[in-house]
Amino acid sequence: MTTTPQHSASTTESGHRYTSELAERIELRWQDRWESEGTFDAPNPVGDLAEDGAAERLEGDKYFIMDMFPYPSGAGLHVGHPLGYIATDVVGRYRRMRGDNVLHALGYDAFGLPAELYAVQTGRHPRETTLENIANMRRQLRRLGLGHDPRRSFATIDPDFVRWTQWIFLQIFNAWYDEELDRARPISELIEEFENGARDVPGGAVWADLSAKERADVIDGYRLAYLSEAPVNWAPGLGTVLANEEVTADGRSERGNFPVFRRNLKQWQMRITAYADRLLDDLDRVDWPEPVKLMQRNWIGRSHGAHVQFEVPGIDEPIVVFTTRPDTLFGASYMVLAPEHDLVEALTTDAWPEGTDARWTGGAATPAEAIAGYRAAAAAKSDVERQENKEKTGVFTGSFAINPVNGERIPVFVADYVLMGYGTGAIMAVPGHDERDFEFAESFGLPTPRVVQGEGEDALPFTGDGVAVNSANDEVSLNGLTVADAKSRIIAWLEEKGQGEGTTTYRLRDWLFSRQRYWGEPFPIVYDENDVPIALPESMLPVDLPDVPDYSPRTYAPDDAESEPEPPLARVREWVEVELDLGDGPKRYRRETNTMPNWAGSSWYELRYTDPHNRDRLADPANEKYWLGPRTPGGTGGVDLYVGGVEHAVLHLLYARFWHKVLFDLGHVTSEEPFHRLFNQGYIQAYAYTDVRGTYVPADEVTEADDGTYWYNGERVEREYGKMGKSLKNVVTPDEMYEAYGADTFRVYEMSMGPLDVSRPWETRAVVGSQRFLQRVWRLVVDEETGATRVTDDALAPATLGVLHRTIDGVRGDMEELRFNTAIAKLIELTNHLTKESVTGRAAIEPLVKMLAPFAPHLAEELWERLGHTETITYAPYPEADAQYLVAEQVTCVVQVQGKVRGKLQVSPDVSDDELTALALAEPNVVRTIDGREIRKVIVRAPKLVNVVV
RNA sequence: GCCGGGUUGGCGGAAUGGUAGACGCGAUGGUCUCAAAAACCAUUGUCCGCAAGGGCGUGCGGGUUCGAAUCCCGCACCCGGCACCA
Repeated sequence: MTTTPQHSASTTESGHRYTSELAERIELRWQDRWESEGTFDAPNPVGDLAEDGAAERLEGDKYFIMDMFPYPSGAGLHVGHPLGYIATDVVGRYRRMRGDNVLHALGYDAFGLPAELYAVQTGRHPRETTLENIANMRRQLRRLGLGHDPRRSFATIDPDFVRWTQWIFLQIFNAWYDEELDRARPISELIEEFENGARDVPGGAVWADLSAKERADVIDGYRLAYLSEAPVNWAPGLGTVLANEEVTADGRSERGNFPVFRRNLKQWQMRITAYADRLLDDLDRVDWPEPVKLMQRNWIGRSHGAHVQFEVPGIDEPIVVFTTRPDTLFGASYMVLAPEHDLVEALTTDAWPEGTDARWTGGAATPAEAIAGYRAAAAAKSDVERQENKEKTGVFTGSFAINPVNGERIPVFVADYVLMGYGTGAIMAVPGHDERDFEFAESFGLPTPRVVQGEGEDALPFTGDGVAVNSANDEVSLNGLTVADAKSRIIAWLEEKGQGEGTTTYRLRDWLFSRQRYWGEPFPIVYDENDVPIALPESMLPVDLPDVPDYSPRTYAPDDAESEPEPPLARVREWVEVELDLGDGPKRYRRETNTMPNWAGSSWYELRYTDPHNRDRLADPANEKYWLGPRTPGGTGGVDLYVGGVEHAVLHLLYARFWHKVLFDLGHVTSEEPFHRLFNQGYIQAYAYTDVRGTYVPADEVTEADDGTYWYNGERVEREYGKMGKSLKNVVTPDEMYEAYGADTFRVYEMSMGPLDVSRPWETRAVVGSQRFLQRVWRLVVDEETGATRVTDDALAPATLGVLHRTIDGVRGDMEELRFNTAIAKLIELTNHLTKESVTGRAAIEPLVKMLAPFAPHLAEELWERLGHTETITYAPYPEADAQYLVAEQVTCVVQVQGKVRGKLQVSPDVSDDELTALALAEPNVVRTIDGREIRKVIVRAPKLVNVVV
């Protein structure tokens, strides 16, 4: 296989052929013109982007399209990157022709670790290299002819953008979640409620009696952004904590492959868990792919169940467990606490009780020794290591708890199959009806009573549906009840006895929001002499990053788990130590030295597109409402179409929804969701080839032999399929495509390769098909010999009218559904028809050019101009199908015998059933196939089908 | 292990209960040309047949239906997410 682009041999031919050179001249000319005329500028209702005379455009429909904005990598683009950008551009151009006011722009997600690491290597400031990368990317993308409003582009590192990212952080910091009203409210209202006694101070204290520090601590416990000591991923070799997504499955850092340890460190968290229910429930109100909704639902992981208290004689505090199966409470035969659970120490007895099973002791002489050993071993393991070994291990604490429903004494264990981070970190074990508990019980010789009986089932553990058995005490009986009924019965009983209550827990955890990095947004936070975090006033925003001597955090030996992170900013003393007047005179403060994670900017950027230059607000309410506000009663509002890869299904999309909802609660936006419709594009993949040593060889120099083997330099190589990447030596760049074919051909090819949501392999040699198509369209309008326009005002033949209007009808449907591959196929068919019939009538050519415009906009503009138009085709009305031409004069009717096609008839579309039956039964081949057999039934679906059953 | 998506010519794909393979690549033959490239025309699922026509065919096995790539049941394989979540 050769993937070297074929250069069109045009220099030797007349200058009127649509070659790559001509395409380039056309494309550059129109790109300049679009820019100078502001063709894609979208008017705003108010502010600096409002326009005189735009009232009409603002009154009609609006359409806000967004791409998941790119990270400006230094490597440049390959042909896979623009796929989504081309698709959204096609949609935007189509909507403009439909009369919508279209907002489409592209910003840059420019903070992040790669730029910082590059800065560490080169010593150059990441801002410098990042801005260079953005400039290079802008150049590559401009050459694609994307219809973006350039005035609305920004980068998340722009001080003006950072300012609002920090402003939003302050909004979140200064807000708390009111569970009763089920929305966030300003923290000032909480303080007011404490002051006037409308709300009880936690712990029963009197507000007025508390010191300033104590009050701050109480308030901080409510904030939606708060500091807490939390277990985080600490990579000493990198010198930074990492987000979960930056840690590989085997517990190492994605970058650098350093070991990662779980450490308790004081970090910023966002109280996203307060929004768990709304984030979950509002998924039903947005138009997203079902798999993405499901991933978010699973991630949030809401489960209904109960908290149940188990008393332990001699211990003040009961063990509280969470269970989703309170109906199996009578079957609880032991308990398990996570190794990190607070009560473990209190539960650990001095000596093994009389007759303790040898398997329970871990071979230790006393419970204290066994527990200490077990906890130490658990602590030394990473989460991943813990999960690797699925064999159940654990040790007995020496204590027994009392099962509240039957008073039975059940042993309490510590085992690492119970996780501290979920539920209460303690469980009641029901081995009869839980596979994990069953395994543990088997290893430790514990009883496995049955309390649920399924129909026709007799093996334990049984986790299916059934009715409760052996589940009664003097006061309550579950026997005979279904699982669901038994749950509500026992919860009612527990609540009555004060032994537990129905509850809901979530898998979702609060969002770790700080990083020990240089290249991120600084927090607008300082600490006073009591270490109380204090928000900087809006007037002090943005807090700029100081220049630092070294962009790298302090790094350690990769396995030095006990080392402490030291962010680069902490080393800039003159920046950290600052004197400010925050209302009570100039005082010394200490700045927060962590920075925000890469997700911050992308959590609200949809808002900034609507009002990108606003100095006073993150977006004027009128602009936000116009572009994002709900258009139907009860709607969520949000971006009309958001296109991007499925890899952001959970994190980015969840974070952005969370911030948007906080801003909604606080009255800053009218939309409840950031993205109303989401579409996941597929990826362009590529083949890569390795030689016998496993080294990648240049893919474009590999040839395929007739027997399907692959060869490079006379050596056999193996083919693999996957990503395009420098190290895989299989990168094809847009620049190569512009050079060899032009941007329009590249765009058409990418859109015609297959459905947008499916990944597919890149094949350079197939691009020529799209070029041939555009050349045929070109020839319909332009005489290649003379360059003259060939279009006439000739009337169209009936057959052409039919093809044309059926094409318009079909293409419109495809455009609405984003089926660009089939839309292009229909345009090719129309073009082939017009070519074959030598049609030159304007009435056929102009609709074709218009329908082509979203895909090949430069070519369409050029042809449109040659057809005599002086205005851009961008706002020319999209063709409409005339119903009278949609019905063909003759249709093909298929005649089947026993469901197999045996003949075809040309009939009028309004043929009657009887007529059609008669025609079908007279068809010679049908007669021969029936061969005199008795006709039992004739199914007629006039005018398309007749099926004869014999 | 659980959840989700997928499997159609040599290749990318089309068809969502009614002509399987639209459109494109590649391949083969032809026109033009001194020749080649480009362009254009024709053929191209597979097997049998001179042809007319017929058999087989949408991962595998079953079912529903006059009729199934499409709906249902079971299985295999590939891709993605989650993974001791109580």
